[in-house]
Amino acid sequence: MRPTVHDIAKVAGVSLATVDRVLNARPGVREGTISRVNAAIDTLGYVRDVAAANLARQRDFNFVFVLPDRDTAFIAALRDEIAAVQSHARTDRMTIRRVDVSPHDPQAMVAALHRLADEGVDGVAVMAPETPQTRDAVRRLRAAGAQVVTLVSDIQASDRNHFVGINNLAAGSTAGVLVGRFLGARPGKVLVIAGSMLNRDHAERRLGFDRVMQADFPHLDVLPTLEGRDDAAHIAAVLPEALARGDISAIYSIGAGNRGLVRVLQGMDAPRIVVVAHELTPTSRAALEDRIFDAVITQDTGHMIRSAARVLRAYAERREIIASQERIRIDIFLRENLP
Amino acid sequence: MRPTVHDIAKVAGVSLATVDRVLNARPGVREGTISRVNAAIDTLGYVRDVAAANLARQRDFNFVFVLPDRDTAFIAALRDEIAAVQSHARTDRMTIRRVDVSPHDPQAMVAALHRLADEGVDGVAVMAPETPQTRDAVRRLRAAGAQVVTLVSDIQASDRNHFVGINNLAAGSTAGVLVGRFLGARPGKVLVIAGSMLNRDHAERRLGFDRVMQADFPHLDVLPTLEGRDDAAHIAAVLPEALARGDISAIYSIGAGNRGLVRVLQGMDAPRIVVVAHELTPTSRAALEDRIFDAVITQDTGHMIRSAARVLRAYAERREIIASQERIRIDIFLRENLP
DNA sequence: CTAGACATGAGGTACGTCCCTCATTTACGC
DNA sequence: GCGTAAATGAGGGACGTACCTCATGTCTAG
Repeated sequence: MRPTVHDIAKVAGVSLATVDRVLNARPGVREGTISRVNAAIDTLGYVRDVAAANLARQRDFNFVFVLPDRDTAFIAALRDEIAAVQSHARTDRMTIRRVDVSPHDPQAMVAALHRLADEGVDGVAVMAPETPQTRDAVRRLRAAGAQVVTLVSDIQASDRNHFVGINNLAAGSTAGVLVGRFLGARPGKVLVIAGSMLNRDHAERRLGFDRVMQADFPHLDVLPTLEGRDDAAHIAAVLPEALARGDISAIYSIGAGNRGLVRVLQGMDAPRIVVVAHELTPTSRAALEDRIFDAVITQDTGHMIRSAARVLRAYAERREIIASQERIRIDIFLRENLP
Repeated sequence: MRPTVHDIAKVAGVSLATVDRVLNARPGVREGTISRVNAAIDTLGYVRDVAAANLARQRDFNFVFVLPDRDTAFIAALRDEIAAVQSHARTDRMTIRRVDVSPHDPQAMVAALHRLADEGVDGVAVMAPETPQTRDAVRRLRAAGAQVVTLVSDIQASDRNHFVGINNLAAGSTAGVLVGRFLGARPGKVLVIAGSMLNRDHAERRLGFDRVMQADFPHLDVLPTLEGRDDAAHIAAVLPEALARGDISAIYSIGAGNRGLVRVLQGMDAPRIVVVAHELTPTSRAALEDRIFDAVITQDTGHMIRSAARVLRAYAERREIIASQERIRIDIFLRENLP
């Protein structure tokens, strides 16, 4: 049988009230008594029953996901996963909301975070660009007592408790190795398509990619970034021209808008181009299956959302987090190991 | 505020006792009343507070992991992860035990499972070969009211609730594609090392590997399996001879004993051999970093153990499981995306 | 020596659910 | 219409913890 607070009281020779004061760090207990209680806790191997504790204190955690109001498949996947977590959260005394913020209006994000701080939520998972303003907004959230987790792209030097996402430099390097090794010895040009180099994630991926290409595959000629604006239509419009300049043997698609890329490649009967893209979506999945894409590098959206919720909860309950469980992997998917 | 059983009673116009009977599927309630209560549950959006429920019924789940008593790095990793889950389980009203069973004694496994069935545990996660005896033992566990999850290798046509592991056929195919594409156009011989072809996992991986090689890389010559007995020393002893026969351009290591493989490859200054192996362990990790291995295909041991515990718990509590969360991925690790 | 601050004890109620008992009502077959 | 069984109500104690009040004991400064 698990030891309870009553057992602690008995062993320590104090009353229940005192045990409670020690356990919940309330004032009014002498040093010596505190250590006597702690000793009893240790000998008994007492572990607080969190379920009972939450029940007693009527806690209902209030967490909010703040996402850019964009229309990419990746964001859509995140939304779906949030919806999934929402339904299961209720079982667990948590309420999860989602707030969509225009990505084009820098003020909107900050305003949304300020509002949440004033509202007094228990925790916020935020996917936002790293600017001095967002940094401050995160600090304010933390000061208001909220736990904060940054999602997908980190906001450094803010007070955020945790970052849920991958190392994009490493992701870019991984893409580089795949492109290089899949191409083999034959020289050729490599086209890189990104959303925008102002986007930190994209810039980091590009950097990691370039490093590997220079170091390990110097015979390949990596072209300057083609800005695709994360937009399928735009990519479909500008890509043919870029390809027409000739001798493209591989494409690295850093950002969103893969639907445009697939459309163009499907319409070609040119020699096979090695394609490595990011994010596993219905489009990229189908492209892998059709052998239009050779590899997709992705971060498990379900894992990320669940991890964010778990971490927020753990911080709110002052519980330890399991590092290995919360580490988001850089997943590589080929046609053969699709989940 | 979350609706409670009292609210249901009020809305349905019945007493608390009746609500309770309906909620817990106890007899003594008319059909019509049941549907009235269920209607109230729906309108209110009631969700049972599992924490309170577990508290009230004083449940302490008793789960057991049954593993082969072997000394590979993979098994060691599983043990470590079980230990990690054990410590966190106490917080959550679960007690987790581990039972190690000799892999050489087929009777021992069955006897252990029978013992657990008699003991009346709440759930068992078992990693065992698929034999008629183990199949029956699993059935008996289920009949005794235990939830059963098969781990790493499935036991089909038993009554197991769930399988935690990967599709080894797909894993083998993935290895095949990596070997084939990393080699590029140059022809050569591919050496395959497995523990034993009697091992179902290994046989399946080999099958998946062969299929891809035949279909997509016919210019490569895949040699018959070198049986390495999952033993580093044995591999180190027999491998040099196999390599001496010449022209080996790639090695696919299906099973354990990679330490032996690494030792032999380190001692060579022959031309680079492409190596794809299974399971991310300290050895294979170091080999990736040293560029001795080119890719490692692995299943996340931490994820598997946590998933097994979660699934057992979910079945024991008659809760839904989140399929996407419990799906074990076939992870590909290169030097660049190591976690 | 005493007021006041501090430390502790004793006891209670609450959280949401489970599960028990006992009384009462309703339905149904004869 | 009566007996019986099934359906339902009313009520309460328990689980382990949180948190409250009030009483009492102990120490210390002045």
